[in-house]
Amino acid sequence: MVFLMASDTKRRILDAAESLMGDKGFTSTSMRDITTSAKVNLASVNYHFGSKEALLAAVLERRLQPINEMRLKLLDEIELETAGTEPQHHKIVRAFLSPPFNQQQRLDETFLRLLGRLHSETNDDFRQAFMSEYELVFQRFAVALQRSLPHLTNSNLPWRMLFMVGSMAFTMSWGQSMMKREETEIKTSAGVLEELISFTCAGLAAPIHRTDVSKPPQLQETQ
Amino acid sequence: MVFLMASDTKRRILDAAESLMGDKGFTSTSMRDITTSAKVNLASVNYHFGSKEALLAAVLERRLQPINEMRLKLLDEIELETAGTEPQHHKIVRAFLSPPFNQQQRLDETFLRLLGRLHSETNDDFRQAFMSEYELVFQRFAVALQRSLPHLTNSNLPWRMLFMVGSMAFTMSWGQSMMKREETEIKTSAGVLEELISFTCAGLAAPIHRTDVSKPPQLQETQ
DNA sequence: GTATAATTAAAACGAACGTTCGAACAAAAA
DNA sequence: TTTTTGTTCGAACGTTCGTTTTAATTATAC
Repeated sequence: MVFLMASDTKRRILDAAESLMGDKGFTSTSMRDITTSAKVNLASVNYHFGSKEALLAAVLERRLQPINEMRLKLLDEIELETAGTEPQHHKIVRAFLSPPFNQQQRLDETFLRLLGRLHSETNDDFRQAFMSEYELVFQRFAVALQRSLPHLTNSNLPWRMLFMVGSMAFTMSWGQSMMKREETEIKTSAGVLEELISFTCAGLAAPIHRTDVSKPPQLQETQ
Repeated sequence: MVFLMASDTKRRILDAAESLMGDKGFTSTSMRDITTSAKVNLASVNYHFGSKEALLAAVLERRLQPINEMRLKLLDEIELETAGTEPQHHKIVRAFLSPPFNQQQRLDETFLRLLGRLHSETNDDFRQAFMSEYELVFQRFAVALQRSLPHLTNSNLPWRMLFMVGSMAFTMSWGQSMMKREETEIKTSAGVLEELISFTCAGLAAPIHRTDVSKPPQLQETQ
């Protein structure tokens, strides 16, 4: 007699959805794709999750919550260690960037792709909901970074953090393809993470742009 | 008697498709959305372009070709000016990043969003086709950057360029939303571009990561 | 055992999708 | 004018979509 866990179905659906949506995107992945791949009935998705969008939310939450928890936990540790003094910004950057790359599961690669996609595929409603969960993490890291890099102002820090997230998200969705190229030497997630941290740290710490440049950058003649 | 240009329809379709796909993404934008918005007949898209995918290609080409031409033209100028010596890398970075932000049309905002989306929404087939047009530009800038930043090796330069494109693409698709926030101070494309250039220059020029760190960055306990 | 709830199964729903077709229409060529 | 050529139009094609419904099956409680 086999033990059939109550709602092993649920996990199978989540796994299949994560993988397929990572490959083809949310809208291009049909419920039938998912249920066929998960070897479950078509109707069970709506039974267990309610709708396709709710399924996406569940897929994201399953992975995103531990990632964001880890981010905050690492930030807490840093702020405890360096109590009184300003923490070095590369520690903060590492605390933000490493959790998505440090899941131990094999599935992660597919989730990284999905996460990368998600940052730019969803519609505005979903984007809003997605951001609200992100906002808390984003806010805490903004404060920490500002203290660590005092020359940054409110005017440029949000943009630089956007650039950081952009590099990260892009790496998630393209990293796999990059690593498959012959010319690419760095081929491990850990190696790429180190490169990403170096790049981001330097970018964040860049001297602020002087607005009074003698020769304002202007380009005409766009065909 | 009104003058009705031959195939003003074509331009209307391109404009509508660019705008709608920028808002909702490629797959979420239907032919009926496009033709309704463009006030043309449904069948005219297939008549003029052949298919929905071919329409996307046309939308991209109309904008991307002048952008990439401009990039190469600016790079040519830099290499002429600094013949013999190595060009400063910030000039190269500016040559790469500024063209998408410097179109004079009002429509550009929507195209920036589409371009940002495109970098991570399409399926692998289209991604391949999209990249092949990009490859030439990418290659020339890689060579120029390598000469300008000799401490970068073949192992990390491709990754850092990926990070650069990531920041750029992300800025394109999220920049609009960012600028609408009250807290955001920099609210012009030109201003954001300057921030992006500063960030990217510093990131590219970052010291290379030493592989023999005494305390390897490792994180257990995921969740 | 039977009763009750939770889950899976099969089939169908209406709506929306990209695409195709032939007639209608316009403008230019003959 | 008639013919030809390029374009637009309305309508329909066959598929696929997310979701719902109803019945069968399984697990749990009484």
